Amino acid sequence: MPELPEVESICRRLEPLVVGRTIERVSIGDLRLVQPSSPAEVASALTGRKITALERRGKYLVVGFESGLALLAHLRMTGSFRLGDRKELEDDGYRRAVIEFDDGSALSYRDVRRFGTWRLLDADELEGFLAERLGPEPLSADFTPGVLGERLSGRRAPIKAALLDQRTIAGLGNIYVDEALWRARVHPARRAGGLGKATIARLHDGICAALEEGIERQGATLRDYALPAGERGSMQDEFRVYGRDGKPCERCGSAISKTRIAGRGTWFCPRCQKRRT
DNA sequence: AGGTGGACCCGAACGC
DNA sequence: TGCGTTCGGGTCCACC
Repeated sequence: MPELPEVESICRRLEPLVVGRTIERVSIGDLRLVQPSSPAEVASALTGRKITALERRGKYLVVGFESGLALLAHLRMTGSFRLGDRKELEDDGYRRAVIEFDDGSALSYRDVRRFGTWRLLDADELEGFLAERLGPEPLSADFTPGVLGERLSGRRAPIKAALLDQRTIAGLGNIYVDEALWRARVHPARRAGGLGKATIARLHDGICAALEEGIERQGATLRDYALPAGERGSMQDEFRVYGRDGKPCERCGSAISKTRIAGRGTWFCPRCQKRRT
């Protein structure tokens, strides 16, 4: 699933290849993708535009154009981009859209489950849209243990639920939350507001370390995630808990447990991550 | 207010 | 073998 490390990896690969290019043609074959806009509206708004920036905000990929217009792509679970020519993914029934550039190259968008979204925002709408939905960027310099503590204080939800909430911190999803909690030795069901200072410091480190390793490994490919040239990430080979129920914890040897918290499959080590509150 | 659970979608895994 | 059923995942939204 594309979470922060996956979207970051895509962004880093794509950025040097699309910035400076001008869009010649856009075809969108899925009404759902661009709701509440129509494919024709989005296509005509993008045609003739030059890409000036590409960045990641939380799990959003933000394509910036001259005049400040922005296209926010969210891949949800199964969305992916592929850079090639206009024939890329042509025989793939899950290709939902294609952006063709002035130099003959093209960016194809594939999404099996059709949960992904493209949203067009004007320059004056962008920051507000993101601010409503996203908390601090966990890999920015101003994400400190103190900031994490403030975001969690007073919250009664399980820590797992609080971390999945994008307004707490931007970019974590089911995989990296479980991995971060394992690193921090925190039980996923503990009350978010009940963590002590030392625990919050460990959690801060765990979040940063899990995300950084994910980026180094260029993301985790379980099924659909791929880089824009089609390669897989390798973070799935480094999972300490996610999907590993019954397998030994690499720290203590206990069998990893699986449970359900915040409506999500949740993996943890019952010995390293004791429930204290 | 803040937390929880269902809807959205569709392939895969599972059960009979 | 072949069918039907259940599950999962990120976000939004209705509900408590």
